[in-house]
Amino acid sequence: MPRTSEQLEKIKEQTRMKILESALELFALKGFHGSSMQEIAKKAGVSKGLAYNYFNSKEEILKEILNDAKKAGGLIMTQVFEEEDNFKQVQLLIEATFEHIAAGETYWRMFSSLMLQPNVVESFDFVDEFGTNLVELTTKMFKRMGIKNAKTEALLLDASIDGIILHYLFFKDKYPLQRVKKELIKKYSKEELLKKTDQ
Amino acid sequence: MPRTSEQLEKIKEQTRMKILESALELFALKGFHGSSMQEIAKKAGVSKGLAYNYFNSKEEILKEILNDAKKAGGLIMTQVFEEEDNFKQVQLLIEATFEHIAAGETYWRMFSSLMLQPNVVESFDFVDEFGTNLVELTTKMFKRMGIKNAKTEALLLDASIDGIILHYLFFKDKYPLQRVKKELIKKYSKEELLKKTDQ
Amino acid sequence: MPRTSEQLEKIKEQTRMKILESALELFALKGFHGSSMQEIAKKAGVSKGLAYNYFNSKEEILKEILNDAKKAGGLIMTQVFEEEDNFKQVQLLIEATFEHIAAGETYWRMFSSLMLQPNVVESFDFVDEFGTNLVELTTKMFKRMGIKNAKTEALLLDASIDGIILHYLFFKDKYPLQRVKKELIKKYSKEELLKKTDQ
Amino acid sequence: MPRTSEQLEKIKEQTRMKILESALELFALKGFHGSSMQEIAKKAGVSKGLAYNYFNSKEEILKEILNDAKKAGGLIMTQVFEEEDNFKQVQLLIEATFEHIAAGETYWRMFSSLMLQPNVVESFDFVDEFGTNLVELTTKMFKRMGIKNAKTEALLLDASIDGIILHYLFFKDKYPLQRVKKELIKKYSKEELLKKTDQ
DNA sequence: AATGAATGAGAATTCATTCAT
DNA sequence: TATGAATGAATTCTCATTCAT
Repeated sequence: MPRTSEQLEKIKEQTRMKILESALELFALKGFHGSSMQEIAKKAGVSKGLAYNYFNSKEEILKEILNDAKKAGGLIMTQVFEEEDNFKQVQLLIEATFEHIAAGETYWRMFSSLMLQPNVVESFDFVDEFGTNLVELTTKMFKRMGIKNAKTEALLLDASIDGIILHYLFFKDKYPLQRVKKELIKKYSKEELLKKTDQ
Repeated sequence: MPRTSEQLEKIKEQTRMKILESALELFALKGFHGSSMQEIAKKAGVSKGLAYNYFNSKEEILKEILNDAKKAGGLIMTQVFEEEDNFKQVQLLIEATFEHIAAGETYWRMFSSLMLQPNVVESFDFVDEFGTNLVELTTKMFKRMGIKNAKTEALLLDASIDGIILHYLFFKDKYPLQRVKKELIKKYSKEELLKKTDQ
Repeated sequence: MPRTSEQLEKIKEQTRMKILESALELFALKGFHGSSMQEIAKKAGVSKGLAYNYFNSKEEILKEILNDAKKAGGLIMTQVFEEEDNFKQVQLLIEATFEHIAAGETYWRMFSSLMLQPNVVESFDFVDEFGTNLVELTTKMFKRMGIKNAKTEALLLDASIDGIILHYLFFKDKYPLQRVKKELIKKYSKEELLKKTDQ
Repeated sequence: MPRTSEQLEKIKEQTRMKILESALELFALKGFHGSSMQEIAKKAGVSKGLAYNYFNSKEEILKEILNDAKKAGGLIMTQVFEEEDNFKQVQLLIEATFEHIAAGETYWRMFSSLMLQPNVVESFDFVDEFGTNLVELTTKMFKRMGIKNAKTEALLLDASIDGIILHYLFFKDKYPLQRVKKELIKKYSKEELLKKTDQ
């Protein structure tokens, strides 16, 4: 009789996640081509062969990582934009983004590298799918607040956020993330934002 | 013979540069491990063997790229900090950085990836060498101006600059670099900066 | 319980045949090493594990195919040589062979390939076991008819038969098997054969 | 300075041929999938890596073998059909074919297997390209002679030739190739052929 | 009896590097 | 100085076979 237990499904999902996590970590630190399936499997505690039972190729592992993350990423933005008060929304956006990054630091490391090196894997197209969304949402937010030059302000805010994250990823513990975050939040407080409106 | 040997030197230097440039471009787009010596040599229009006459290994090519760039990088900062007027210095810093990046876009692409993926090449340590400098200089500048919380302000400015660059590298032609740059300069104009001083 | 176990035997035999047939088809079209147990099991509608319950190895599957076929092959020749009239026997031989091949086309495809590539599987020795038989039987037949040079004539007839089959296997529907067969039968009619006797 | 000597070209061609010959021999005896690049390279006395300098893949080696052979095959038929006397032409055809096969026995072994197992390598299409030619030419020859049913007679002759070759490849030294060949030639002598004409 | 997860050896292919010329 | 033939280790991926359930 075949193994029917629901446990089996659970174990399979666990193994799958183990492989994905190991791959992510290695991709993040050594790059896609710098990480071998051997290493990935070993780190995940499985055999090379088994890794190929779960994924058809190294590239597919990368795609799955990006897929899984996209799902997770969508949720956060939804939460932020549920907040009704525009000014609180800005605060929330900043807070949530930093929390999100702290939680998925490894992912952002890998993702940023891939965005920077568009040809690491032929025929992957993140750029258009991603990123533009956030700017658009921030712009709308600023427009509702009556801020002049909303688009540019949005670009600047988003760039600042990503710049801080970048520096954090560069310098890790040496970077005073909390302090800079607070400063940013202060800069985008209701009081400061109102100064940018038409009156 | 001096004439001949002089020309020879020139040609040698040209070949060296050709190899470095080809490598840089490939490293930037496909990553270090994603680019082969074959490709590098071909792109440079030389044979694999000749490339090895100029550099002992692929890793050495990378090191040379980083070295050459460090030299160039130093110069710019010197120019900026020769300016006596502190407020003009800020403007200059922003302007110069963006110009610098535009000129060496490929380099920054590669460099950022390497900073993000610290284990791409074992035993490379950029992080400490680089980056901290700029923040320190900016902090000093802000202190001289009497700005409160100079260090944090410096971190924020540098993060914003790098964030903008990052977005530019991500989105290239779709990114309104000039517009954002102008906005940033405005935000750090004498007028705005004075508001941040103790009075 | 006898009823149940009887049915069980039937099912077992059916599964066994399903696996053998699937393997045969794949071996015939893609070769022994070009066909995987995975494929064989899938085509047979069973799991890899079950296939290994029936056969100890891929090689054993091949051996079983050859075994089963040898049994079937023996029968035909027996029928042919039961015919008492020598001249009718020739006709029967030709007819039966072609029918046999048409029925087991896939098998012949695989078998011929194996004969041609004697090292596909180490330590298999078909050649001697097979083939010589038919020639010997045909030779005897011709001798009984009083045909001069019976052995050579036998070799030629058998070669012609196998050549036709070969071409049929090569060209399939494009090959006018029936027409060629009829011509061959005519060439080996009583009338023609008598011309080859000593008188 | 690069190696310019014509010798280099010679050596390259020799190495290329060495690899092709080794591959052919292995493909013939063990099949395409049964022969590894490792083995091929070793047999050719070169490293695996070098074999890949000469050919992009194992499949390409096979294609080159077939290509080279097609060129050689064309020549023979040309010679045969240069003969003006139709009856001599038949004799020549038989003689030439057997000589050709004896010379390239290994090749025919491999080629026949590939024809029999059409899916060994996806997307190869020998069948249509090859084989039909010979039949057409033989048919024309017979028509010029005024032989009734020329097409069928041609098919039969060609099948007989290929059948003899097949048996020779099966049984090698045990097969009395010369004797059977002579008998075939006798069967297609001018005298016998004339009996098949309308008069 | 039946499944398919798991393994590990081995296959195809790539690539940094060396070397004869 | 310049070439690219040559190597061998490492890499991606496959597959026969085993095994827990």
